[in-house]
Amino acid sequence: MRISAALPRPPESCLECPIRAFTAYLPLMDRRPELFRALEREVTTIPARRVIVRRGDVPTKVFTLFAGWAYRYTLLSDGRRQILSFILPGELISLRALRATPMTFSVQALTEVVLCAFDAAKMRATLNDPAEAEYLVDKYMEICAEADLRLTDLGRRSATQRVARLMLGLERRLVARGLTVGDAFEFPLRQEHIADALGLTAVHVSRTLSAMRESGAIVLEGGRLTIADRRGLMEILGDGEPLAQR
Amino acid sequence: MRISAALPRPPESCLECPIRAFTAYLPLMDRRPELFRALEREVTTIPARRVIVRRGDVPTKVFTLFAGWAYRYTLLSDGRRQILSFILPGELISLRALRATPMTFSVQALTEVVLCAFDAAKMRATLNDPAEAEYLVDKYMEICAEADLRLTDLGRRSATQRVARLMLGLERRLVARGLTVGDAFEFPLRQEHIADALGLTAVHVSRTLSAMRESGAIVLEGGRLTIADRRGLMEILGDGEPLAQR
DNA sequence: CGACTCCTTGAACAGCGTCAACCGTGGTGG
DNA sequence: CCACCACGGTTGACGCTGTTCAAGGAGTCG
Repeated sequence: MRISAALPRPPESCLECPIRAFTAYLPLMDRRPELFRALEREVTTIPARRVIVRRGDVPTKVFTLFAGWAYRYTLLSDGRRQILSFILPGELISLRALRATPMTFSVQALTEVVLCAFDAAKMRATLNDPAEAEYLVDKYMEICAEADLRLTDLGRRSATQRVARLMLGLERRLVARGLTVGDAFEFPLRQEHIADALGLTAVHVSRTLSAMRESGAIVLEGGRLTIADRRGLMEILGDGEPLAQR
Repeated sequence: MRISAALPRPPESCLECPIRAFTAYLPLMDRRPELFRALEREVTTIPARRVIVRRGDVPTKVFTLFAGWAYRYTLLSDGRRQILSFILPGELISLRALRATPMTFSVQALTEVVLCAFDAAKMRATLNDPAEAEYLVDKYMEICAEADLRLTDLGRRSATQRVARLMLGLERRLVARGLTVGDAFEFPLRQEHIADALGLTAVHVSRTLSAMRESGAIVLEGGRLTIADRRGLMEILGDGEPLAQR
């Protein structure tokens, strides 16, 4: 049985937003809060599975994910899917939306989701600030570094290692957001999502998860994941490599 | 027999550099050329196989590759390697060097290589310009988009598709630089490099290349690659997906 | 109740990896 | 000049990891 908790709503003002620290706007909010008092914002709730932005679109809105999970993906012509990354609260649905160029990927809601939508043109104007630009470069450096880690996962690691690293990477990001309870957290991914993110099939993910449960490394039930044997999981990784965070 | 042509040298002034358009400095060079007249630059030649920057280093130099090929990579604790991308003339050895933070990957010379080295601190100061920052964000968007493509390759495509896409992607970048002759170009990758970039083994790359030669799709000999049957290669890809460029 | 989603399990199979032997080329040193 | 070696590539035999296809079960929703 899966309990879908009611999603929280953002406060009136962005300046008091609990997830400020994870957004792309942080430095500007600190230095020029007046920009954010004036900024028009539209809060929308979107059901699970809905496509939020589509590849090829030229975005007119900049979305920041306030609550829930989403993911970036591309489709191949034969219908197969590659999930590029999971998006957690505080993150922009796409930094790319800050440019008026076509999206190179699509984004879909994984759970029900609360979005803050800003007008793209106005946001571009607002963020037109030297310190902010530098911050964006930093953000992108992080994103690229994460992409490198994921590339290494897909290129050089076994199914079990990939799954373990995905879980620990997500846990770390959730910890930073205060979204874990002890060693447990909400884990809304279907096995198909895990498979499409890690370059596997859902069937094989099922087998892999069974083995990980069997070994006592994890408990995964009711949409909730518990890291039961952290040391054991770390050993699976077999490598001091940093974890993907995105 | 492999003929190693003598590498070209950059002109006295960056402003006349034939590869300007591929660098990260383009907008600033156009708007404030005086900055580049004053900029100290050190031109160095580095032999094949030498490591140029090492993961964990905090870079004190910013390198732009003037001639030759290099690649970004990481090593796993068991010694296996993942090549993250190939670097072609005009590209920064690492945009990351623009921040005084530790490198998250290493870079090695694939061929003999000519580098232009700038003092990192000075370059950071020079590039401290709003339009330039915006350009850097654009550059990073491209890099991330390429990473997404490669991720999709490793996650969802067969060995043959990966190899074909790597070749066509490299060809496209070389065409832009005027480094192709008809359908042919210098191709200094060993099979091991291809394997480490694509998440395969060298043995399997050997078999894959044999099959591609057999089918008449490519001619690969003496460090030179010819796209013999472009249509055939495109069909192998089986997909209208854009090509990785980096 | 039926329809749907998600997961599990089995059996057969394929793609790619591993191990190992061998070959051609070019470079080096005696 | 030749012996030797290092390097990159090729090929075969074999097997593991992960895929494919298919059937069935458990939970949920209308």
